[in-house]
Amino acid sequence: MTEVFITDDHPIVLDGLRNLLETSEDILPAGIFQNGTDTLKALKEREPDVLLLDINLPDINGIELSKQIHDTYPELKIIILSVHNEKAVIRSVLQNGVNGYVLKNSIGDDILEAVRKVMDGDLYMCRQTRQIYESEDSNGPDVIPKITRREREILQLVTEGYTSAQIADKLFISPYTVETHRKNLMEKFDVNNMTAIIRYATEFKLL
Amino acid sequence: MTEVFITDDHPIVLDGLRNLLETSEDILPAGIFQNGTDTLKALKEREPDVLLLDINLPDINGIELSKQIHDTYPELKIIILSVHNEKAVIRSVLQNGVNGYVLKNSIGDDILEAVRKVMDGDLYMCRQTRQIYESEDSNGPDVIPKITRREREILQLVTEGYTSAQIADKLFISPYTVETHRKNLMEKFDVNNMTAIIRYATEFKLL
DNA sequence: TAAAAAATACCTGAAACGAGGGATGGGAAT
DNA sequence: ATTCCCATCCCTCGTTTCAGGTATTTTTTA
Repeated sequence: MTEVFITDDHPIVLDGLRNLLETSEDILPAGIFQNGTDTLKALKEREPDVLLLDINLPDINGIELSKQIHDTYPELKIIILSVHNEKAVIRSVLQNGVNGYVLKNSIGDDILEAVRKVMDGDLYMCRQTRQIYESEDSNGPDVIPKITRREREILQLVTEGYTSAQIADKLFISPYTVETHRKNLMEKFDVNNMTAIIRYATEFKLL
Repeated sequence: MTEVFITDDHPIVLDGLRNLLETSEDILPAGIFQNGTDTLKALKEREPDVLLLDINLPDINGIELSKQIHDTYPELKIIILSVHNEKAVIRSVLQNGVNGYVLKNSIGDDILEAVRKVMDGDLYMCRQTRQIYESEDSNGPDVIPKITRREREILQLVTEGYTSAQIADKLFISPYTVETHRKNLMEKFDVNNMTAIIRYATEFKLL
């Protein structure tokens, strides 16, 4: 019997998933959580075989969380269940050691299959995820760039429409420093103006 | 018996909702759809009492769709069930004649109550929605600005990082014209640079 | 505690953007 | 038939951003 933890912030989704898993003979919903903190707490008590994890959680970003959990519990199979169909998101979580990625518009069977496949030691992606993952073309970063605390702060303020001078005032630093952070951000995102970054930052919920 | 149509692009959510409605004596899930087109088609055949509608649909934007449906079937009660917790989104759909707004992180009881309340002729909002709706402070537009086809096109290209000159080249128009569109966009969103717009446009999925 | 990463600051010149105008023609709706 | 909206184009000037560096001081992390 495969024991599964489920973490998603929408009660209706949790209901749907619990029902789904209960219909199968070999899979048991062993824990249901609505945020990252509760999930981490429960893992300290008891380690299931599989964790079905959403990315948009109220407290911790699911991408970070997947890395953290994988590092602490390397035996635990993690399957991401998310609406995020951006290549950078998919590649980022897979780099974090995740074992499966299923888009939320998938049917229930895909989720059951994902659980079984990762228990066999395979990497599972639903069809659409695989397509996106393999697509070479595309614009935008291949993975989500890692940005520092200060960079996130500057990005936040740029997104709110503040100029470098205004940001410098707010943070009590030199405008030159703000400019440097901007330049570093543009380099990390591989673009040549801030407008192009904001789209990704909002899309990836980096702010 | 209250007949309910449900439209949401996630099968798992649909399952959860169907189960939820079936637990109640007085509410009947009468139709389940994964996109706007199917919903419109079904409405031509048969009109339920209530439509539970998601905003993020693959084919038609739920905000537009709610307006269209309300105009055609004014008797039909529409309840929006969405992750969008932005004031501008809530106010926009309510202006479209929607009868209820429930956030997706609500519990099942909230949804059942929403159905019953709107059948009584009341406007229903879950607690969190009401809070956001009533919040006077806040930054950002109160409703989602209506932008023209051309403006959307320019906004799209700005978001992708193109300069005005590059956009002018692409669209075979004068850079002056591009500048004019930018200015009109900034006026509509009530901001003074494009960066501030992109955040909303991405958040509201205007692109 | 040594090395790496992050945050800070400075300089210059070119390119792009924003604020503030005015103006015209075409098409849709009333 | 006329008004309104949309898309188009033009001009100027000041501000802001971007690209190209270099360099020092804190923090973190290994």
